[in-house]
Amino acid sequence: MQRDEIPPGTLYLLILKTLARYGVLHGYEIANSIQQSSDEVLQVEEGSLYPALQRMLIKGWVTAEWGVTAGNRRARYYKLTAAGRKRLAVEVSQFERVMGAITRVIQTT
Amino acid sequence: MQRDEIPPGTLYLLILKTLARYGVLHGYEIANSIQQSSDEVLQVEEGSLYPALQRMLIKGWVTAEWGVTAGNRRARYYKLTAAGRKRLAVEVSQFERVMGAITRVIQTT
DNA sequence: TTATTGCCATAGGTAGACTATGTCAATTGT
DNA sequence: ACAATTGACATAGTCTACCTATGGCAATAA
Repeated sequence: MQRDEIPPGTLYLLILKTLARYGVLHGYEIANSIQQSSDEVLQVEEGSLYPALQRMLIKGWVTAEWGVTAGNRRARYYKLTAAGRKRLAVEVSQFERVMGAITRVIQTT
Repeated sequence: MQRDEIPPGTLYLLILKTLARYGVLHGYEIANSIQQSSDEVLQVEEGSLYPALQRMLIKGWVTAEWGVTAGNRRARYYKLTAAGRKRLAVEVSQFERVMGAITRVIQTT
């Protein structure tokens, strides 16, 4: 099954939502989770994910802490901040608004 | 009512669909039509529209012809090619596939 | 006659996702 | 014991494509 690119602008939304759902995850888990919950359609490349997480740290949407995984490897664990939770709400409503609009355009006969 | 940016990658889809619907339009009409049929949510900036139309000409999705509007002004009229029609089908199915995937991710509790 | 609207166009900025590459440690395979 | 694989993070550089800002020019309106 072929996988698609993440539409620019939606990666924050996907990451924020995933963290809201699971609480605390490291980067690798975030990527896998998005891939799974999208039924393998969305593939988050590492070269997209880690820069995005850095930007989100700077924006104050998440905090990070180094830890150790179940498999005994070091990993950076991310958690939503209050600002991140707020941002998620904004991203969701924007997504719905815009996607609804596009759908209206392409569904009209 | 606030308007939103066009999500990168969807402008071609919107233009192609609009041309498929109305046949022959000039740029200004395309922009206005998208704005209207999206209930004023999507605003296509001229600085986005005309470069996009140029790219679509190069890709062979549309042809252009100079003419005169009802208001007696010169305008460039665009029409879909067969390749453009094919491309529209691709864009629509990609859009549905990816948007469905994102919706699955953000709707899961 | 000046302002506004219709219509096209381009230059330059910017965001953000991609590919390619690298590191380093733990596990698995031989 | 050593090699290969996997897990996990990171960055540099490229590219697409949308934006803002700007400009021109002709037709109509004030």
